[in-house]
Amino acid sequence: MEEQSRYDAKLTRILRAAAAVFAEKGYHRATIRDISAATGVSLSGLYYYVRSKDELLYLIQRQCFETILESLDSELCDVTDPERRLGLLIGNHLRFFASNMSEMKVLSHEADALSGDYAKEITDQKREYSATVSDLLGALAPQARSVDLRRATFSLFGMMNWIYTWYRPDRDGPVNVLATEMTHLFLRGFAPGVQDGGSRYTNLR
Amino acid sequence: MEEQSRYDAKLTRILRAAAAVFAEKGYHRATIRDISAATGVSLSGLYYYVRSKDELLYLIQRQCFETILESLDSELCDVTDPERRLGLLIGNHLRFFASNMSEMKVLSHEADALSGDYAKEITDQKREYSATVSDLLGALAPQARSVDLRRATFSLFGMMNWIYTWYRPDRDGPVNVLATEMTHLFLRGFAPGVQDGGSRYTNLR
Amino acid sequence: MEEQSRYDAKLTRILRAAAAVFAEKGYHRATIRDISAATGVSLSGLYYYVRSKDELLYLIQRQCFETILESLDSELCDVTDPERRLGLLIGNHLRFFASNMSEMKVLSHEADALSGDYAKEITDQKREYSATVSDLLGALAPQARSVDLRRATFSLFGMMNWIYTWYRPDRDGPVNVLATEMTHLFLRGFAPGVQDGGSRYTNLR
Amino acid sequence: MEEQSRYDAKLTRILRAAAAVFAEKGYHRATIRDISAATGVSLSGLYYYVRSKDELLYLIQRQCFETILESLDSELCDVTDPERRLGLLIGNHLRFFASNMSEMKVLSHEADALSGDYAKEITDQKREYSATVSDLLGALAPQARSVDLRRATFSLFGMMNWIYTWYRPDRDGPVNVLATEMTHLFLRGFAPGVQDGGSRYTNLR
DNA sequence: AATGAATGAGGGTTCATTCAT
DNA sequence: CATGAATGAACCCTCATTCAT
Repeated sequence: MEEQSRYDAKLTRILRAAAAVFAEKGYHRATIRDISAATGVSLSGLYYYVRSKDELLYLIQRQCFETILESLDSELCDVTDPERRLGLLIGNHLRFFASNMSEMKVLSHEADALSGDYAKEITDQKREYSATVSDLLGALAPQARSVDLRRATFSLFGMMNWIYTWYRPDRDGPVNVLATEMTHLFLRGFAPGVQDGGSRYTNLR
Repeated sequence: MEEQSRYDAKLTRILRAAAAVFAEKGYHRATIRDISAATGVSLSGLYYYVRSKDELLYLIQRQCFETILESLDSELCDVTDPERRLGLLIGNHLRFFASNMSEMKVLSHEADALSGDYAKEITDQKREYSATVSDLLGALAPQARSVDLRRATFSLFGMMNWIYTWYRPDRDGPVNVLATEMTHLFLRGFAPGVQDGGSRYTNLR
Repeated sequence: MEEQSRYDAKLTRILRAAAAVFAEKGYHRATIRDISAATGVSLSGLYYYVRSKDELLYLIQRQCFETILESLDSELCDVTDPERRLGLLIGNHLRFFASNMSEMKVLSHEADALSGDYAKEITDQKREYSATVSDLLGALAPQARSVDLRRATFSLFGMMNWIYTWYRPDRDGPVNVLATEMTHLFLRGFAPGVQDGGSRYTNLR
Repeated sequence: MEEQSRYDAKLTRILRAAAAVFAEKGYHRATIRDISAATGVSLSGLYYYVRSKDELLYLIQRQCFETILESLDSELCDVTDPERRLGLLIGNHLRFFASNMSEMKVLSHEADALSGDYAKEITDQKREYSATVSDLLGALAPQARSVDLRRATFSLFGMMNWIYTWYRPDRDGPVNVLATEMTHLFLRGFAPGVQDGGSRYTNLR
């Protein structure tokens, strides 16, 4: 047991470091040597924990999704109001994003880097997550066609995922404010909301 | 004259093919040999037109920006209403995106792949474009603080740029519809707009 | 300890083989593949021992100088007579040359092939060695101006270094004879020395 | 005739420029493009005057030898005193060297770069020149064995040819002084000559 | 459980040379 | 005569991965 948990702890550390390296240089430009240097584990030593560079990426992405979907479940489970549910989802997404910038950048940016079974598994999780969002939006606009929902879903994901390219807490304010604002933007639109909506939605989270 | 235009034509063809290759495999996984195969030009022959793989990427990105900014200017020049201006901008962006998917994917996805002077020049153009959008949003919401504008600007860009990950005209409908919808989503928000906004904005373009 | 010495031994073997290849084909025409073939180490394996082709050349040249300067020190340390000191220097130089023909050809011939910091370091060592010779000549001719010493120093180096272009022990006799003769030539001149000088200087070494 | 002479003039110009480029960068590192840039002739244009890079080197080296051997003949033809003949030879060699530094550096340094028939022809000329020197030394020391002459000959060549590595007229004085000094060094040796010999030999040339 | 040593398979780039015009 | 355009053959170097220890 001890053994196992020590192994897991080290693997976790490796994944963290790898995510940081991938985030900084991009998956393909990052080398296993970079990760070796970042972790302090020898080049060949890494292969005791991980089968390949591919798997490293896969594990990072999988863990991201697991965590995000888990915490989402626990947030949504006892809320029924669609608008509040959406607010919680956006908050959950952005908060996780902000506290795991490296991992999320990797998840957003390196979607195509995976191949084979790894890719399929991650794609499936992604689809599941999308479906959750789409259903949620469906509840908000029961009359919307599935094409409309699809477009809206991915518009929302675009808004949220794109933050890895620009968001920096020190300059752009805390995540919660961002989440509140994005929620409002998505539900009520840009201009008018700035005036009155701001207060209406601060209690979303 | 003939000479020059033939040279330019071939360079254009090379850039097009290269963009396709970069879009499919990603900049780093794509090899100059791939581009050689895609263009029918020999490996070394490419270097008659381009100094390096880096420059290839730079030229693709620069041309994207030039075209997009130019056509934007000609669309906005005689329109003053802020809402209509925004609609035109979104339409311009998405239409160019949809008809140059490869190039725009490269532009959106490979922002960090450039280095040195190339990177700086593209970054500058990107900043200019962002400023245009930010100003436009400022006209829509005169009381908004610059942080708010910044967040809104990049939220909008997120919505628009993310489409390279999901949008396919055959499945998701024509760009103009997408543009109309996104404009509405951004200005009035999701749910309500589905009911009435659709018609109100179809004449934006 | 074992590890380190085995590593060093292999590096030494590589440097030896590389020197032979560089000597035969010249630095620029020699390829890393040639060296790989000559050593039996795989192409990429070489890069475990050496950072670049440049460094290979640098290491060869540096080791040459280190050895030659060290053995010179130990030869000259307890000799004060200027003529004998010169004889010992010439003997040391030529003997090392003859038993490390490849390395010395590389050192003599590929002076300009190095660049950057590598070049500077080797140039410095070269300057140090020249200064030693110049000082020694200064002791022989106290009234000589520095220009004279400079010309004489490089004339002597010319005589000595040029041998990589023609000297072959089997045809041109043992190095010691060559050294004795060059010493005499340099100190007493050509023609007269042939008659009597030969015997006078054979005991120099 | 006009045609021919214009052709020759241009070829000469090309050889001059090429020699400069080869001297600066070394034969192998110099590119035909460098020569194209240095001459102002287009890359393919050069091939109208020259069959290959090899031939370029060959022509440079051949012309060097022709000139040097010709002028040597005209200097030696009516002098019989062996010492004076040697002085004239050294003067001729060094003077030509100093006024054609690039060409002579190429001749001295790139001896091995030639291959096939080109190499053979140059080698032959080199042998002829060596034989001249050797004969001349033989006349100075009739009792010397051929091994002795060989060693002395190449020692002299070493002194003379090596100057491409160090000699700069502004710092090291005019060639004629250098020639006088080298002649004296070779005939009488270093130290004593500095005192009295200097004057005795200044009239050698 | 961990690593030093080694390698095969490319990857970007260069360069002498050619050929149609 | 001269050149713009094009190419095949290398070349140096990198990197994910393995394996003996």
